[in-house]
Amino acid sequence: MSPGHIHVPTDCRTVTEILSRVGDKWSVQVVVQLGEGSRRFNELRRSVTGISQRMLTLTLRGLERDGLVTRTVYPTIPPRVDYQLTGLGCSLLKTVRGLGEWAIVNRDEILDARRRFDEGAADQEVHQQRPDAA
Amino acid sequence: MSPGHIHVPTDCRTVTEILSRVGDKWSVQVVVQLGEGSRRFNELRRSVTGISQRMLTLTLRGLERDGLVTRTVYPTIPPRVDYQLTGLGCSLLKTVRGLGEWAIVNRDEILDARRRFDEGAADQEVHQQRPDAA
DNA sequence: CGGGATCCCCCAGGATACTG
DNA sequence: CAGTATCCTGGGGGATCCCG
Repeated sequence: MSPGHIHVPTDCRTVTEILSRVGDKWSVQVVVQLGEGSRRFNELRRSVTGISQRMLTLTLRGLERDGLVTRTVYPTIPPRVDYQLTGLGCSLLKTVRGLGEWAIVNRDEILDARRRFDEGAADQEVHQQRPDAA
Repeated sequence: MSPGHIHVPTDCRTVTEILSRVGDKWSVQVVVQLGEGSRRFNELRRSVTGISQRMLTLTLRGLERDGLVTRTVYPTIPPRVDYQLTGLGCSLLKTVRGLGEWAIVNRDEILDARRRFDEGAADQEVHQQRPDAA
């Protein structure tokens, strides 16, 4: 490891890539679910509200590809497939939790800022709309 | 604040929303740049490689809306607009840095896992392709 | 049950041109 | 310089059907 800052552009691209995985619509939610323990496909489907089976498959494949979850197939009838976080996956979960806590803590402040901003934007529109019912 | 776990579904949606902001293609990069100090529009445009002026505008508006950056207009000619992180923005930056460090630390492990996974997938394809030149 | 294959829609986001 | 407005395309992602 080189000391000091880590400003190499190569790392930046990698970091951005990882971040996009975190920001993707489903990955984090799946990881959180798996944080509670090993889960089957349809168990995940039910607990991650709103996900389609297609996206669940793709999400799991992506996580498996990056070594964040393992996929275990039991060749029974009916088939059974278990997904489980790897050590890497667990460590990611821990890190992401930091972000989650930040979000919860600052939730209200963000919502307030948002409301103020939107009210200001509404004021601007008065000059464009007919200020009838004002 | 209720003690213990914070598993309320309402919070989940908020957290997901924040996460998507973090995972979005440009927000984090802009925030990182602003972490070095106040910047003008075109300064940002140059330092955030690949961003279009349209997306920079949209990204900055979003960040401003959430109270993460401030926008200061100097009505000079030519106009000058400075963007700067708020306290909220700084705290987000700090939290995101945790994720960035995770990404750097685990970069190689992920890349390795990815390579192994892709090789395995390539093996499967042999059964579907004509093993001619094999 | 746990997916793969297909179709299709929507919109994030790039390119370009214009304005104050 | 710092945007706004418009057009246009790629692919993210839902719905549906099928298969071992």
